[in-house]
Amino acid sequence: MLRTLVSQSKVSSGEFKYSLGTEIFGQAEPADYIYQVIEGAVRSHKLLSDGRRQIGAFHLPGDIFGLENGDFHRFTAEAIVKTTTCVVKRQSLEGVVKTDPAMVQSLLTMTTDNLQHVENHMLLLGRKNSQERVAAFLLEMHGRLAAADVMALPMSRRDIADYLGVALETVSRALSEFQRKGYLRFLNGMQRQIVILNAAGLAELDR
Amino acid sequence: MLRTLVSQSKVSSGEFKYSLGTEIFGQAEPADYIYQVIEGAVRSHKLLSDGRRQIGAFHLPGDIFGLENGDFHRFTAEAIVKTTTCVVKRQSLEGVVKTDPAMVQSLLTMTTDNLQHVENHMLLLGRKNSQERVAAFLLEMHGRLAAADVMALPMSRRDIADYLGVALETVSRALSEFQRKGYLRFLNGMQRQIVILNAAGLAELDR
DNA sequence: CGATGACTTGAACGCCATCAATCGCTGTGG
DNA sequence: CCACAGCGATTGATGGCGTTCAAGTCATCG
Repeated sequence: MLRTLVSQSKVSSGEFKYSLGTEIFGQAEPADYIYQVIEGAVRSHKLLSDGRRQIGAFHLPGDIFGLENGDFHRFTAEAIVKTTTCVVKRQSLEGVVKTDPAMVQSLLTMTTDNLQHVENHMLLLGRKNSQERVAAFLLEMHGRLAAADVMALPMSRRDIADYLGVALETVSRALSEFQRKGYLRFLNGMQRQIVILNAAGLAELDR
Repeated sequence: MLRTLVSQSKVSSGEFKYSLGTEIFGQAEPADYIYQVIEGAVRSHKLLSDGRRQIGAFHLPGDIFGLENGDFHRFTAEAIVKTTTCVVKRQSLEGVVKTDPAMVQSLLTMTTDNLQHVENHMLLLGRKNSQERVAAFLLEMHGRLAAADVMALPMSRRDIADYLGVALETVSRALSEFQRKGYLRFLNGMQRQIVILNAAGLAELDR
């Protein structure tokens, strides 16, 4: 979609590369650019003063992030792995927006998609138990990055934990339990290469 | 803001009244109308199959709700008390939206405000303990409906609990604790009439 | 090899949920 | 006017789920 924006509007754009763990932008920083993941993965998070962290979303290839309506970023974004992004100057969008209603429509759609995801995540964080959370996570990722039924998770157990609002040990225990139940298996001991064997079983846990 | 929309665009609109506990619209129903609270209060929630409930937002006078980009509502909305709403047919907006970029901008702003609230709530649900949650709730409501320093909460302890992702007893205990600490007091035994005595104390608990 | 970091697994604790009793206010009917 | 049912809220007791602390495993890399 950003590509569409870019091509439609001839806004100034470029590519940027980030290595593992690098900050792309920080919370409350001026939102001068918006981003699209070309390759790699990004996490967006908020922090409490004592370091507790809540990851709001993972951004995978194709996803747009850093799109704010206000002037400042509301999350900190970091590359989880070696990541390439497409970057668009925000200002260059603003002129276009004033004259092109279809463009604003696109922004609105993107924002609404965002909203929908976050609303569902709120239900998970407020009301689901740990197994349901991990099952929901697996199904989400399964839908988003399964290449030939093998998921190559870019994020650590800690990242998953901070996304799901639980301790990292809890994530680990749930995954082991799912393996015992035959819902999934790890690809020859690679702890981030997961094959889903029984999506229905996970879905039953989740709903 | 809806008023602005209405007056700007001469879209068809009307008023509706709902009594305590009535459903205004249900999740997954066609989103034919959008609403603004004139008087009263509304809660929006999602349900899990076994009845666990997560309230996503409380809508107070002036607030707009039920604004969807897709064709279906993503929450169920119910009147918490006797409530009057201003209603606008969604279709009548759509024509306007195509021609008037400022109008789409307004919708985008509203959606973004929504998003911001939900993002902050995600941090609360994922990472805050029970006292922090209740403190945050009190401060939010204090900012939104304090008339002369007295809050008249329209919602029950159960509603608050389902908003904060805790048990209703936990809400009750936290409020009692805050009272003991001198952070608040109840107006002559009215359990929903709260006076905040030490907002700074609550804020310290929250951050 | 030894060191480091990610992950798993075990044990114990603690926060909060659950269950249950009680209080207090409201409204209804005798 | 009082008795009583009904509902929301508070408070207490108990238990469980998930956190925390700690040890151990495994892969990677110097």
